[in-house]
Amino acid sequence: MGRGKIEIKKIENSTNRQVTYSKRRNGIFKKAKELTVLCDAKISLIMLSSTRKFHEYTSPNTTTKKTIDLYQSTLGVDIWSTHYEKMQENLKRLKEINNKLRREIRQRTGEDMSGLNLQELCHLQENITESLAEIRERKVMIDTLLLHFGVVPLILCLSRIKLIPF
Amino acid sequence: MGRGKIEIKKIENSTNRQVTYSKRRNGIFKKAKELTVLCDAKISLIMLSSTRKFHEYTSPNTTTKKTIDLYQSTLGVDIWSTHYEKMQENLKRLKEINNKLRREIRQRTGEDMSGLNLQELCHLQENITESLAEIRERKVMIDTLLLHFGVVPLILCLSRIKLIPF
DNA sequence: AACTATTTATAAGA
DNA sequence: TTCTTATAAATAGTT
Repeated sequence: MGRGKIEIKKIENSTNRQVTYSKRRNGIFKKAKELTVLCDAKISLIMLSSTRKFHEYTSPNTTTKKTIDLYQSTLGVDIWSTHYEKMQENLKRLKEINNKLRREIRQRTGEDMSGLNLQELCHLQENITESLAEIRERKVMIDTLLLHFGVVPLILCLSRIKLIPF
Repeated sequence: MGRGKIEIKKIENSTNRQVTYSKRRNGIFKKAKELTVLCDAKISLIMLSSTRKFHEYTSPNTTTKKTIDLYQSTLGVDIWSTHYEKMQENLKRLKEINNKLRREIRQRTGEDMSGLNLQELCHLQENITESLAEIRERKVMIDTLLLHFGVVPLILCLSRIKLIPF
């Protein structure tokens, strides 16, 4: 490569290292461009120097992202794996839960009882009757408290943590 | 480069193009490896041939993803942009909706009425009583249908689309 | 940044 | 494909 063969190992002199990096970086970019033209190839090349400076080359008519997406879909290699796919799974799961919750509310409000048979309707009725009883109890409790102590705000505040019946 | 200077333009002969691609690809990989060692650089290199074959080189102790993530965070260039951020927004929104729905259900079942004042409790009671009435109505309807026509499955099926009272 | 002696890459041929 | 080799290209050390 020049005046005397060199050994391939880290150049310890920082200045020499930066100069060599700059020269060889241009060399590789040139080769990459030539290969793109000569062989109709797509290349995505990102380089980070030891001084934390980035340089990149991407074939014309494409982007690094496009190249990598293509790479991923072609080889089936999951580069983004964890984050992206887990997010999609989470999204799907949340949507499903959401729909179930909405449906449950619709049933409880009586808006949509289609798909429920007689037995399920009976069960729903029982369930809601119980809820109603609990709400009545709660009302009585609050009424009583108001009447005797006038401390509802404090009690309600505490009951956010845990509801302890008197 | 060899026996006679060459022009940098697409090699039309497919065989020659593939041979040249293979040779030059190895050449660039070699240069990339040397630069990694000599200058302590990080390199991510992805190549796609005209025959749709992928080859990649990544510096030791890293991955293509790591390099690109670093690239992104260092330059502030948003390679993944839209998709990723929109997904995160969606995720957040769905979680919030989810929590609201869960809370509504907890209130309706009487599990958690903390934070509700007397007025709100009254409203909830009214609301649930109405629901109960609708459920009773529905039960009576199904009972009647069963008794007189025995056609509940069909009716239930239709009522999935729209519930038309008799 | 330029120069240049050498090494390295590689196009074409076998 | 792989090897050979003439020649072009890259580049290490120098200025």
